[in-house]
Amino acid sequence: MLKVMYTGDPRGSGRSLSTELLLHRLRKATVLSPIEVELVLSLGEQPKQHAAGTSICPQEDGSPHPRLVVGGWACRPRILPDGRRQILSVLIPGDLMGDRGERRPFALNPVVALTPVRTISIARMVQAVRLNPHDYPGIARALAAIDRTEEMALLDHIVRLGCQSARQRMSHLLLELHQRLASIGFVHNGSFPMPLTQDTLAELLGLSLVHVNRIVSQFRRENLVSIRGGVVTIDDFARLALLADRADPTRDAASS
Amino acid sequence: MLKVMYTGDPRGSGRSLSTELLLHRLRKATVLSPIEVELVLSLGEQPKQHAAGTSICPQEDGSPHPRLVVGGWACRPRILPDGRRQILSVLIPGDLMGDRGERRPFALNPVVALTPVRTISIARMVQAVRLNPHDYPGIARALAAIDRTEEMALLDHIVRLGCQSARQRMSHLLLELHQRLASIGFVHNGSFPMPLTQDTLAELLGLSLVHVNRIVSQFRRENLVSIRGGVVTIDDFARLALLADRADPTRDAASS
DNA sequence: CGCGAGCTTGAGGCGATTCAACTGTCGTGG
DNA sequence: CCACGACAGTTGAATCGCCTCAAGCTCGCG
Repeated sequence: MLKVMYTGDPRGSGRSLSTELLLHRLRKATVLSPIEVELVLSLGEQPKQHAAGTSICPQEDGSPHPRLVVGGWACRPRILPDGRRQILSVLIPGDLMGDRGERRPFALNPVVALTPVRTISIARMVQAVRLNPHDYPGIARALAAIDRTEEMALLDHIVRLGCQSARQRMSHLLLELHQRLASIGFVHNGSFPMPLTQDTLAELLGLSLVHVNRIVSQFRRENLVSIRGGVVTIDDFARLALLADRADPTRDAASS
Repeated sequence: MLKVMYTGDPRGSGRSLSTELLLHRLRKATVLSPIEVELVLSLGEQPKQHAAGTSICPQEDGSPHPRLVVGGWACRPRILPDGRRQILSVLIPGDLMGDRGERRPFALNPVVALTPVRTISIARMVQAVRLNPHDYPGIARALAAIDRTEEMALLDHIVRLGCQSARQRMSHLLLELHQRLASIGFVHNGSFPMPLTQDTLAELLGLSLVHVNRIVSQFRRENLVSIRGGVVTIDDFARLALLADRADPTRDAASS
């Protein structure tokens, strides 16, 4: 029986769930050779724990070592001089952070745990791939693909913030999370965990806490989506998708 | 293979202004060896003309060849199903577009000319650097640095759209443009060209045309910035910078 | 001359914000 | 056992930033 761990579960020995998760994520993009699989499994590191609210990617000086999130949620915040925060992206299990050789500012952006988070270092894997690219072409391709996926999410984020209404932003975000969580097996018939406070959602969507709350209650009242106790249940996927990228009639097909 | 005849070249033939601009841009980041300089100068291509409003990066199928903007302004638009546009970034002379080997979605995003634009292909240079990285380490580094700069601008854009007021967005953008244009020598005591319509500014900043107009007139009235006839003149740099990243009191230090 | 593209301005309305209070649920300690 | 504070969520009221609609203006250009 496959136990799904959301946040807790500090066990994981030998060929841990951590490396399985990494394998799974890499294989989304491409096929790995036996040598490559072996490299991944040899990582067998003990996950490191990070308390909620703490910084995971602190060493601003040198290039922070690349890490993989194996449990819990995190984000890349940007703090403005006046104290407000804009969250650039959220990280869920299977996501990467830190330098993978190109010193990209986004990858280097500080990462902060939103829940208790467990990570493992993938520095050894990245290093091996960098030194002998020819031995690990699959991993190299997979890492590049993950980079591309992250970048696409960034661009989507710009569109959300730039020209969507609050309802659209929320639905758009929920659909993105639905898809990302589905790809790591966290969605069970329309439900998935989302341990984000409404405050965090507000910082993510560029809205006020109060207004996020109103949107969420609206969605619940309309039997679109129910968010309750850190779990999202999508009640009407079709209508949500419709709302996410069409103009927002604010309430369509309901009246008339 | 087929070289176009140089018959139409009005003045500066041979080592054109185009390659000078590219050299200048690359040297911002690092030092180039004589061999590298030679490679850049050997590009000596005839710039290609693109009419305003046309797509510069059309071939969606294969990887579009990398090109350098040598004149005019362009942008990377994102069109929503309902017809609205969000502009992800603007390109000014010295900026790159198209695939530089990593197939990044941002670089691959379609580019549309906002004014008449001239570009040259840098495919040969990129190809050469890719095949013999060891011969051209400086160019490789410079290209990576340009990538990073672009990405930082993207992140800034998210912050602008996510949690800044209209006045802040405008001032933030103007300062970014000021800096970028200064680095290619287009700023002369506080003035620089900005051939963007207020409509385009609106799509860029996630605002309505009307409101952009009001902000612009406000700035003019307050002797902050004057935008007139495609030329921006920053009248009070300090106050503009203050406005750009502090909280917006809408009018501070004026009363009391 | 008339046309269109870009800019300007007014009026009215809605979406989102802010301020503020109140609820419910935890975990802690008296 | 209940009191307590901390925290997340909920709700109301008033306000404002920004949007939409709608004119009118000013150019440059065929």
